[in-house]
Amino acid sequence: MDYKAIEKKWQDIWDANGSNNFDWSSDKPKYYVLEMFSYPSASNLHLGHWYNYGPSDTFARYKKMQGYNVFHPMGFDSFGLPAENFAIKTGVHPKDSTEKNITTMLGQLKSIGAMYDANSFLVTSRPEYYKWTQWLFLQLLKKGLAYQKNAPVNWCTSCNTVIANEQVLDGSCERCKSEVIKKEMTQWFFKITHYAEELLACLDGLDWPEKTKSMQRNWIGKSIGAEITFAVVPPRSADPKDVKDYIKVFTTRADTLFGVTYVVIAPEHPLASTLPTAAKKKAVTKYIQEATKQSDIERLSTAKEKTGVFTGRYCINPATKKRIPIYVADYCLATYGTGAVMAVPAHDDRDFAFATKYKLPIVTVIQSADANNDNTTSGAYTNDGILTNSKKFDGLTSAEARQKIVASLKAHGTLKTNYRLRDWSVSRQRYWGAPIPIIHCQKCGAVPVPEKDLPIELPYNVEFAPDGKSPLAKCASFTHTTCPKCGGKATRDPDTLDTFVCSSWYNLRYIDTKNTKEAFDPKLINKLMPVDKYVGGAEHACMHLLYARFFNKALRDMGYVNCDEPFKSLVHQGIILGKDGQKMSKSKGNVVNPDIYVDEYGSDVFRMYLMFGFSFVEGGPWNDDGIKATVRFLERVERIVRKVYEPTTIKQSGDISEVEFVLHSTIKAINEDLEVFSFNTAIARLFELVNAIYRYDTAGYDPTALQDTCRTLILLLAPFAPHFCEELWASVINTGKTCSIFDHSYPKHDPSKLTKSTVEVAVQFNSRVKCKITIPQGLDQAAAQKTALADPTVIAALNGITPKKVIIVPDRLVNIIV
RNA sequence: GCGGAUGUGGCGGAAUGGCAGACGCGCCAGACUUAGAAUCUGGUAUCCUUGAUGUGCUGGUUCAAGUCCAGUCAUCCGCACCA
Repeated sequence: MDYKAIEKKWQDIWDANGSNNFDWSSDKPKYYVLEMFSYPSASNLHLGHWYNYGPSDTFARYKKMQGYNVFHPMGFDSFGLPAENFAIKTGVHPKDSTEKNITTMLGQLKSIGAMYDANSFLVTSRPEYYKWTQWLFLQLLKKGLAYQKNAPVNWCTSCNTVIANEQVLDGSCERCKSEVIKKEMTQWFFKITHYAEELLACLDGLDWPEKTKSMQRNWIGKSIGAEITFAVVPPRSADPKDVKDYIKVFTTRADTLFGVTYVVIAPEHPLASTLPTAAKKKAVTKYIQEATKQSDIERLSTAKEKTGVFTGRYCINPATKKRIPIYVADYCLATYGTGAVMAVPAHDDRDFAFATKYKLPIVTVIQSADANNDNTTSGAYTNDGILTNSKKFDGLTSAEARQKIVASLKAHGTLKTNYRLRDWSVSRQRYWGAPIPIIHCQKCGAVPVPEKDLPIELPYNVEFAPDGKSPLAKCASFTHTTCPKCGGKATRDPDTLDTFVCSSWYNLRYIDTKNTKEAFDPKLINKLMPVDKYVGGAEHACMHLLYARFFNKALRDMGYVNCDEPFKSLVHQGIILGKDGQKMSKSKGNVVNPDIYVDEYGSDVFRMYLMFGFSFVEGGPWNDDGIKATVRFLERVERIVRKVYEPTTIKQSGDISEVEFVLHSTIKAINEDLEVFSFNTAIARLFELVNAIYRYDTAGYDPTALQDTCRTLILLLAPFAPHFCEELWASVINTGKTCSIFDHSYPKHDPSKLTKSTVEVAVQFNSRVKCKITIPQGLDQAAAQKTALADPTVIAALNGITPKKVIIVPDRLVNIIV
């Protein structure tokens, strides 16, 4: 078969018939299959895309043949940093390079032969899409879910610009190697923390990989604890009446309060710069500056030596009433809790290390329930236990004490639930993104752009070479405008939205891409949502997948979406690595280009090999040794099908029950495997079926008896090799009819064909296999035991001894314990 | 560092706690062929080959462990401005 020719032929026919599109008039149940859309990068559609989209399409076609009205859209997530970096380097405008890449990639996408809905194509960087991204920003703002605050960004001191985390290498700029510092800027945030509890709670009901759910749980990081206030002692006076400053800390270990011997505030904490005494001011300021150069990951590392500086000031431990010193230390993060911690060196590893280094007191207040060990020298005892050195709380368990100690603090302590999840920063000081629809007016402040004025189009002529300002800020025609409220002179927000905002609602826009009046018609989206199967990389576990869930919940609360969760079921494909086992990258020179294989073998062979050669969720190093096996398999299928449908051999009658048994167990297994994306085992079952057909055929039996089997085989194979099967179907099996194979039902197994009269079971002696016996299938335990014990080999092995015990696993084994 | 995963023949990979290695690649043999290729059929974990050993390593639970538990080593992924 000329694969290339038939693939083109069927792709054109499917296009012309619109058979890939969702049928809005159908009353079949809907099924929404979604793959994470791709970024139109400068290189072509790569192996990773094929590995995601090929198998997902097999799944979508399988669902279609099962009788679902399948919605399977595709588009491009086309805003983002790479196009802008490419522009800075080459001068090619991001819009031009992006649109060019999209054209190339669209052609390549077509060559997969996937059944993408042609009506639902979208590109996030086109105004007809980002108009609605901006509209959504305004809706979140209206709902109180968007707000402005100061937040640190990476600032390259030489390029004079904001750079992404990705561009920071070992604390310096990847472009110019200069030092990168943190700089505070006013930015927009989405209040994802508003939904922290619900985002956590709803995970339980999702059909997602357990590891992904567990990563999101940890990312949200709920911890139940307490907020405790430490009063700062005024300088040179201990008179509590003069107390003006307070340090609030969050702790999950209020039971250790009597062991608090110092307090730490983060370098970014507002008090860090105001609190230090004159004598300490210089040292603290220097320390704060140093801290801004490190990443959170570096700072939190427990392997790294703890550092900090004394502020010269003290606060009062509300339990012991003792004066304790206040330190500034970078192991305390401003973004978590209150940006301040109470330190309990006896019962926390980091505090222990810090206290040992700075010779601070270590007071044991928790004892292990089963042993008396002195914690002050051996390291911190971090488990719960029994309280000691805690006055009236002595003898309580940690759990009891956490409640009672907080209660005793009255106004200075409250029980509190804290989340590690932070609000989502969406401002980017970049060009290639959706402009933030806000106008800044001196009189009226930040004013939302009226919805009728959307989209705020991204101007084409801008200077995006980095020089200290957002590219949009330098574009006068864009920046200068009038305030929608007061009509006075005003400026547009110079920032663009994080591209994750664009990808947080594309699953909704797909359903109604042509809508020019609204982002989507609620009636339509509620017909198709939620997504029934979402397929994409595990690297999105904590960000995209959480942001999209947040958007869905916010839109639900605004009355647009009915479902609580956007993605009912989720599957991650693995990563195909280079031959060397390393992640593919241009710099490593280990990139495998799928085009070469598609050119040589065609799309069906290539996507089948991707499904057969790897475990879908695992991926692994690329290796094309087995690709010829897939070619061979399809050729074997074609040969036998043609032979069976043009019988020339002499007809004999024969027992086809063995083939039937294999056929029906294959159907059963494939259906089960496809439901869980186990493509490699499903294809293995198809191999077995074809082997069984060949064995029957070569035994000289009647080929016409195999026609039904071959017909079923091609139906089973159709989602895996769609062009190939469509061609065989039309030209050999279903000749003279125009109905596509994908309009036929996927085979279902007949349970009556799966019963065999006898089964072979293993007979074990003390759990070791001794021999095998053949017994009737479904034989009850007593009879199975009797049969086994009557077997000559067993009698000989027993040699007159009576077994202590016999364990029977029906139809599998008999274990005789002697 | 924190969080998440992975570890099985020469190779890719299979195994609801129940006969480890399905299926395929590779390799070996046979058939067909003048010959080769292709095709078809069979074989293929290891070893001292009469039965013993085998799923990174050390223990544990169990009649029975790749699978469950504890620990350990190695590798990979994410960590909030890459998408």
